[in-house]
Amino acid sequence: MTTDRPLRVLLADDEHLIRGALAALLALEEDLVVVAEAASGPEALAMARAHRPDVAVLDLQMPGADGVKVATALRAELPDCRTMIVTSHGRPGHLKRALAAGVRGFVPKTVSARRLAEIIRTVHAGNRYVDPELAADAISAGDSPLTAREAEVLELAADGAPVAEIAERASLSQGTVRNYLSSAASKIGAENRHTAVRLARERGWV
Amino acid sequence: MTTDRPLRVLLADDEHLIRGALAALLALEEDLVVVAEAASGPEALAMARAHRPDVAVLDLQMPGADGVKVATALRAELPDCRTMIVTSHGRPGHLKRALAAGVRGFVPKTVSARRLAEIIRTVHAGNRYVDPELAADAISAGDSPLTAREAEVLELAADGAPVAEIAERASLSQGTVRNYLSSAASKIGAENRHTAVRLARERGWV
DNA sequence: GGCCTGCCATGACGTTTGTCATGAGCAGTG
DNA sequence: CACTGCTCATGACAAACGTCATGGCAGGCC
Repeated sequence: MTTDRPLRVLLADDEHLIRGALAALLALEEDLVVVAEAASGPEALAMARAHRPDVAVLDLQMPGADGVKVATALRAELPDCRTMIVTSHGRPGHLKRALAAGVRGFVPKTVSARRLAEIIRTVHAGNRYVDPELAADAISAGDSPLTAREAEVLELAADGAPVAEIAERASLSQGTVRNYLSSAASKIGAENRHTAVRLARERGWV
Repeated sequence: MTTDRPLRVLLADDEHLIRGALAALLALEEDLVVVAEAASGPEALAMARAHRPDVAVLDLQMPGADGVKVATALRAELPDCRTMIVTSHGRPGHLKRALAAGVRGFVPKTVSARRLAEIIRTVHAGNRYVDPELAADAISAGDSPLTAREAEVLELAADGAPVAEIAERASLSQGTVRNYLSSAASKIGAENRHTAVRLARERGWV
């Protein structure tokens, strides 16, 4: 384990308080150096392009583009840059999306800074790290039983829109939309589509 | 401004990463000292009883009891302890609840640590501080136009329950429930009760 | 090639809604 | 006291919704 070259980190979090504090704490680690900070998704991308960090630590919820979107873009633009997600609310679905996007680390904000530094090193070494508790949640939540279209229609129904509007936005007939919503709700075990939306959200299926 | 006696601060946040980082940053301020940390509502209360801080900095969302509940309890038990809320997602309703509970500071986590330290001093001096943007949101959201029963029924409708169930839980007839939901939705300006629930939540009316 | 599954649609049916009119009891206010 | 607003209820009607049966059409698999 040579420490000849410091590990360059990009920090992206819209909460200034946390980002600053985090940067200060990570600076205490000998082998880590925070080369850039960002407060939004697009800014994170721009910073990554400019500074080419070894590891990008991304908050899940950021204005502009969320952590997973940023990770996807980074994977395409800077394949050498490892990405990891830090989040407050670890929903199973987020974890899945993140792993699919090539994210190599997924940790809740309940870990300590020291532990985070360790995980950053782990990720940089090419390994993966997923918080055990979040992983357990994801496994217990299981895979989505919904087909692609069911999930799509359910998502459009998320804000309480009437069937007519969903049909228009999905370019489907109203009858088809009703059928999809019906089958989605029965698969999920919900009485109606609204509770179906809620449950699907909780389980990370939308 | 004499610095004879340091300002004793209690820090409560369930996210270890943030709490630790925050403690480190606040420790840099000459006149502040973090005398206790807590990761949950009940723990925050216990710590406050034990250490009697001058100012309690509380996260809004914590397991056990949220920041506002803790502030309410502190107000009763330790009237000399000023309380302030720090939050990621500043909903207008939270602000109102907080102020009603006697909280003297309400800031989003997007502020810098230095700014937070200033606000802690402001609050300790007996003044109030509310983030201007959150205040503007709260004002623009206005007061709830809903009557007590309308709000109650709307809340019961929050999880997508059918009218029959709401009627039973509220001990009302189904027709009455429909009427209340209808009037609530029209007051809010929503197409149906589900969007009404969503909007009311956003504005802090439920 | 058959078979299955997912995708899309239509039509029909009964149920659940949203909406409106209407009314009665009951508080608080000018 | 009259007035207003909230509460609760009923009945009725149209619209929206959930469910089912049915069918065509694509793609993957034995």
